[in-house]
Amino acid sequence: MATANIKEVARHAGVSLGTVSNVLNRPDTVAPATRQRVLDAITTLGYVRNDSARQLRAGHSRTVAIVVLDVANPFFTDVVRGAEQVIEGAGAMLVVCNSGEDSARERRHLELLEEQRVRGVLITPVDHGPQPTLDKLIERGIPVVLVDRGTGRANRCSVAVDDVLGGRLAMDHLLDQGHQRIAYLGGPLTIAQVADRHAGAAAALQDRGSTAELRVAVTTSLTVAAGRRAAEELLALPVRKRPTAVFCANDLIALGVLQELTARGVRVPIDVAIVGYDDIEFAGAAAVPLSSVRQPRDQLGRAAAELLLEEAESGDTHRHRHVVFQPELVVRRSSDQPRRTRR
Amino acid sequence: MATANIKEVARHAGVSLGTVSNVLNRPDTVAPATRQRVLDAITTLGYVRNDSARQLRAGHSRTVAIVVLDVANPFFTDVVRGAEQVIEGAGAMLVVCNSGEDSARERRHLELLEEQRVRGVLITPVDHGPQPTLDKLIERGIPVVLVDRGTGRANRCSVAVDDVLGGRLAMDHLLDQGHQRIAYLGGPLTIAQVADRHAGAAAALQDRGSTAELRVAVTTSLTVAAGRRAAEELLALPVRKRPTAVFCANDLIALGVLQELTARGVRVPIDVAIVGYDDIEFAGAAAVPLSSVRQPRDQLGRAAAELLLEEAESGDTHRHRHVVFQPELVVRRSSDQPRRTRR
DNA sequence: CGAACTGGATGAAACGTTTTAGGCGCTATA
DNA sequence: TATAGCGCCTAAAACGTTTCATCCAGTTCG
Repeated sequence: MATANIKEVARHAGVSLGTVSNVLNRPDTVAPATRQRVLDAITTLGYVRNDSARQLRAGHSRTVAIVVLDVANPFFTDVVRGAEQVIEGAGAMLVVCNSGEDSARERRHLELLEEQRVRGVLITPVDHGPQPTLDKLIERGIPVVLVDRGTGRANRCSVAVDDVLGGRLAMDHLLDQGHQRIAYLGGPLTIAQVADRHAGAAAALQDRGSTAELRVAVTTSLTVAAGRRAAEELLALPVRKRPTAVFCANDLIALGVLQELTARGVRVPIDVAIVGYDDIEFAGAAAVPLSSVRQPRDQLGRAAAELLLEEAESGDTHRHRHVVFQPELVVRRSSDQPRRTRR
Repeated sequence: MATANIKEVARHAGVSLGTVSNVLNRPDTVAPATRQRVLDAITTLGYVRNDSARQLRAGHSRTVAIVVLDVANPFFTDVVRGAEQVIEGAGAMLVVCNSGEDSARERRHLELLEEQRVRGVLITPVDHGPQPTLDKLIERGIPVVLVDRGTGRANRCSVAVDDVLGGRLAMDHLLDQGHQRIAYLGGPLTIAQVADRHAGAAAALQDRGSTAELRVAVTTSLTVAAGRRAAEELLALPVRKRPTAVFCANDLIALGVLQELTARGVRVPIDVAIVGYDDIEFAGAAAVPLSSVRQPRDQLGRAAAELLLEEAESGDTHRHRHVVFQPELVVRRSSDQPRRTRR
């Protein structure tokens, strides 16, 4: 019961404590006969390694953490699964932490992870301002890889999808369809992805010298409920001023908008076209199949995990890298309805 | 850089090592002046507690793990969020592990968690047979709470939703609508929820003495893709034999079925009615809003976490409890189309 | 005035590993 | 016959905490 330790195993097998450790860590350096005796002792005593002691000695743990904005968001769950493959393949363990888009919770998590001396951290930070807690991790030598964020930082690796390009793709498409009043829905704007996608949309407008209008409606979060509320606000506008197309910062918002519009008798895409972002699994299954900007989600997770492991192993010789993936627009029915342009 | 430890803090503050520990753990037992000196030393040195050492001494960690069947399944993400609230409220940390419905991965995770001497484990086991790895955890004194599974076991707590009742609700509804050929879609049947929901459906049939036929189509997993494949198989049947209603073991399968049927020109609910299970957020937003059996997901997570903490604290005096929640049928358009019964 | 407390601090032991320097008995080499 | 090398094993140090028994200097009390 009182959890057998390595010493008891040693006594039971009639060897020294160091030998048991060798059986565990370098089996080939110990003679087959003794090795077997030790292994038998291990099973009869039900010995299980104590990872705390191991870590204490090693100076760091074998777990890698990923801190996501929202565990319930299909975008992140796919990123997690991608990262998981790589991390578990390397014999380590991935733990998932949820910041819930709350920087206080994010900070608490990072502090805990620092206390645990984790092997590394994959994170999509809540804010894109300075990151004192994150910098502290890096100073302490814990590798950090930014996921889907912060291609600019010099002291850490990052993987990202070009969100500005994604915004452009969506906007170009809507302009091609002849829309003149377009709304961008998303928030909070402190989330970098939200800001970048908007920037791309605005850039597309500018590049074309288009006369179309791009209105921004800021939501409090990136959820279905937030999308529904945003749609309500749009519907409060007089029809003449109401946008004929909305570009949403993610698919959850887009689904919320779709739900609310449909419920209020507004036809999609005839009255209002919708383009989402992320192309989550449910996008194609929605009431009106949703156009969306697709990101290579699991590749994102995999690439992040690979960069992290590389940095964790190579140590000082490591050069930080920034991997950028290209998004791709998937047009479905929700935006497939050209307008006659009146100018 | 080389991570300051408690001893350096002590030296820097001109006190003994034990005093620093007291400042950290029992601040009120040390005189205000010294306390302040120590705190100053801590901040100037950038000292961060080493959790491995702490754990080693304490004998167990302050993290609780939850092992789910699928991180990407909205059912589990909601359970996780419920558990998170309680665990973090208690100052501990919740880590999420993904078994991916693979018992080998589940075992690997449990072994790792045992090595880490976690404070407790919330788990939805892949199989409902004997659980040697889980039993080993319990013998070692690590509390285990079964989530949504195994109300029968005497040596552990559990929380669950009455899946048999859920199956009954769905089936009764479909029978009320006059369906005579009904299919149950789900799998693998080794997953207890899948089996129980089926049992409930079968029981409803029997209790009514109905002549309706209940056919089972086993899927390989509980995902959208699996649902799509299952729908293909249904469509391969001649129309006269084809079920007029399908009851799916979860909403992901139901969404897959809906997608595939719609794509193949089969009308829902006119040609085929669908009832799902879980009532995930996307159920109401689907192409045809999905009827579904709703479970109190975050309550499930919260209750599980509370039972766990209770057991972890009260130790031997703890009596295992089994909390059962009642599910509830939400009827939407996907099954809202009565048949004229031909008998 | 001695005894009994008290608040505050100390020193050392213990937690369970991993690792490193070295020891011992052999065999192969010069 | 030294010597070097090798295979196998051991002993001890170190990792950074927490805790417990103790101690010390005041203070209060009889």
